[in-house]
Amino acid sequence: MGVIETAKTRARRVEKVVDLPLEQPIALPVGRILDGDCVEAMRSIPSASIDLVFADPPYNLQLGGDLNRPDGSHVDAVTDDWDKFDTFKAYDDFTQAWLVEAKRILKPDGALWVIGSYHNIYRVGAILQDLGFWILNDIVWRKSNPMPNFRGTRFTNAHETLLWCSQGEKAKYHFNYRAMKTLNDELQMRSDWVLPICNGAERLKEGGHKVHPTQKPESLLYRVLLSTTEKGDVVLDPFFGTGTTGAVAKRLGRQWIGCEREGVYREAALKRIAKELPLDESALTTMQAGRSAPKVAFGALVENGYLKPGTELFDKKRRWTATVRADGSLASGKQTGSIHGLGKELQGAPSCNGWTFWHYETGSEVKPIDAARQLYLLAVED
Amino acid sequence: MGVIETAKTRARRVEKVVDLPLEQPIALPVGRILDGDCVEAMRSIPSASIDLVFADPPYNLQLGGDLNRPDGSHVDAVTDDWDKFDTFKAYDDFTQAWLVEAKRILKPDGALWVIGSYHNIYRVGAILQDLGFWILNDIVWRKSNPMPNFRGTRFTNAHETLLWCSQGEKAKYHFNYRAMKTLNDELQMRSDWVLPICNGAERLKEGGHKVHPTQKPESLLYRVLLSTTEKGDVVLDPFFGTGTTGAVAKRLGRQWIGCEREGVYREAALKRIAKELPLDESALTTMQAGRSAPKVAFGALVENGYLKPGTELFDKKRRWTATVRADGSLASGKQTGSIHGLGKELQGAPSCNGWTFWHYETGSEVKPIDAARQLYLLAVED
DNA sequence: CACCGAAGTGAATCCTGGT
DNA sequence: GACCAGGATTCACTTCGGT
Repeated sequence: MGVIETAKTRARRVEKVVDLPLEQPIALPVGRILDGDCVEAMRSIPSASIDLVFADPPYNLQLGGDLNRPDGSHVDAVTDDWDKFDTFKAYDDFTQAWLVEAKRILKPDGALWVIGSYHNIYRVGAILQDLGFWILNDIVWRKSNPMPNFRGTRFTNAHETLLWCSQGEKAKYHFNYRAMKTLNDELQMRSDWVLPICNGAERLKEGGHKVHPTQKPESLLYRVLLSTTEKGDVVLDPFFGTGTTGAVAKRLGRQWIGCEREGVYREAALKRIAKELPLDESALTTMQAGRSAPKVAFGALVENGYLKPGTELFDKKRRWTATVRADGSLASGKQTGSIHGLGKELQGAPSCNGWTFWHYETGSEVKPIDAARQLYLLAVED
Repeated sequence: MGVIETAKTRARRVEKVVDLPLEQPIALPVGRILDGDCVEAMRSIPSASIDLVFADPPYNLQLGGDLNRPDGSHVDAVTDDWDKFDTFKAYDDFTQAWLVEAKRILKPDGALWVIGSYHNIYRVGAILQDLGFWILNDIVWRKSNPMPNFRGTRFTNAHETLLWCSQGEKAKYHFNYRAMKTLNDELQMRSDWVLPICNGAERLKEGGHKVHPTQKPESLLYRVLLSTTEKGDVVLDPFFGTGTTGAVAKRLGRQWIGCEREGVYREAALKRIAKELPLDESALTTMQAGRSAPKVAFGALVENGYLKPGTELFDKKRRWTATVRADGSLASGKQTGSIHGLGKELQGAPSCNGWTFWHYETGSEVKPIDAARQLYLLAVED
């Protein structure tokens, strides 16, 4: 799983596609945002060179007139030209074009993620099946705080759909089952993910206005990348926008490539990603299959940024310390485990409540990690 | 577009249907299960005669399920080239065939529901859009007790998807907004429904084995029928199975028609539905009356003494005042208008809900005039 | 600084009937 | 079909200003 391709082997394969001198390996434009149309941009990428494509294409919302809230205020809708298509046929052609390129550049064991709403996801899903992609799961992002239906005419549109696909029915793919289970309170991660929409400090703004109308939450990308890529993998996002994929990829030690036509988005993305710090080695190590694992939804705190991977935890008297890892497990020297299990091990105690045992520093204060859980529960509890 | 909810429009719609038999008798096979292929069966149904189609089509093609092409020829996994293209092609043809008939038999303001999983729902969704159906919502049935993924190779497949569609972009449709809001603890019903799968006493069994492999829970149909049909409406289910649609329809005072080719299922369904008792008139009426708020003219409150002509109204911050006039209009200085219109004018807002904007004093309390409407509604219902 | 209330906002296919 | 007027409609969260 997750074998990283060497530049040498990549070059050998690429050479047949792109007519280049034998000795000159093609360098993937890793850590760069390619300008222009994503189909054109992807054509410059060698075949079978990408581990994961994550795509957030235009949804083709087909909105009508203005919409006001009951209090009379105006809803700031997606009116950008990039979301306008004349017909379903036009949208289908566009979709097929980028999916064909995505399929070509993916490694045989690579995977595709696409996110969409009911406006477009059925068309995308049918087309990618036609192209031979094999749907592994459809994932529902259940928004904890969606916009209501102001006119009372339909059900609140409270979710979006993600499709996770392999290259074909028999194709291999990567799935970090253990990390997902750890992240989900020792229960199998389900196909419905409850996550808040992107707002607050995470939302990129310029002069008080959102830079991109549809910025995705980092927690969503966090789960996507953690579940289906390995450290060092190359992730390409054909609709990079303000670079959520790049930011989370960098944080998680994945390599990234973006495609984006709009200069404003490109600039915002580069600035954003530059600020991002990769997690260190120990934080990135996730639970491997078969090991003991946390028994609580501590992972949700990590995923949602309440406690960052790499954070140092310690008991009240600072006799022991441990590091938070990306999947919500803890590491202390060579010992690893859940917040409860590791606390128990270190103390040689029959049991340990990790929530009250482990502390962290926030500002000048020292708090039990239970404080972070309380914050999280306040925000997410439904 | 077009949500229809008032008793007035409802009556008008029924009138037209009731008129039909006078000129051109139609005998809808209400309360019956039509034998044979559903496309053939639907051909016997008059055009524009059905209020709702609920469909739970098969999607087990790749597991060897049998299927006939629209022309009647049998798709054989052995003799046909059973590659993916053929599989999808055959399924698409089948899907298109039944959707075409469903569209024909639906009234102009009728609606379609389809349920499926990621194996088939993307194909179904794209095809129904191509046929002109307009997706109003996609609904996620989030299973509270799904089957785990035993091999740990993917996310637990914990949901199914329903599509709710009108006849077209401009078509009218029915949505019992109030009923759904009431059902959801006075919050808008969302597009994700958490419901348990069908098991226990509800699950039909014969000799210890389940009669149908994919029997849907009655709670699911309950919500579908309550949200998008009215009492007396005709609901057709082309893949009737063991008759969950019929059972719930009968209970809710809706008429039903089924199509089912398997004799075993037909028998089980008839037996099941026979046992079902319709809710009595008062239970049904009470349920609807409490949940669908009839439109109240502000004038009716004045007329009935709930607000006397001459009463001073004002907004919450008392920036504006207005006087109630005998005909239910308001006057503020030289400006006059309806409760909504005057509120809108004074604020210079694009719209205004007069019911919550205007307040009045009663005793020592200040209340929105909506409070008076509620009192009026309580009195009128009894 | 804490607390409280008001204001703002998010991928939204968001009204109906009569002239 | 365009236009107009009457009428009905919101949830969870963040930020900001006042006390």
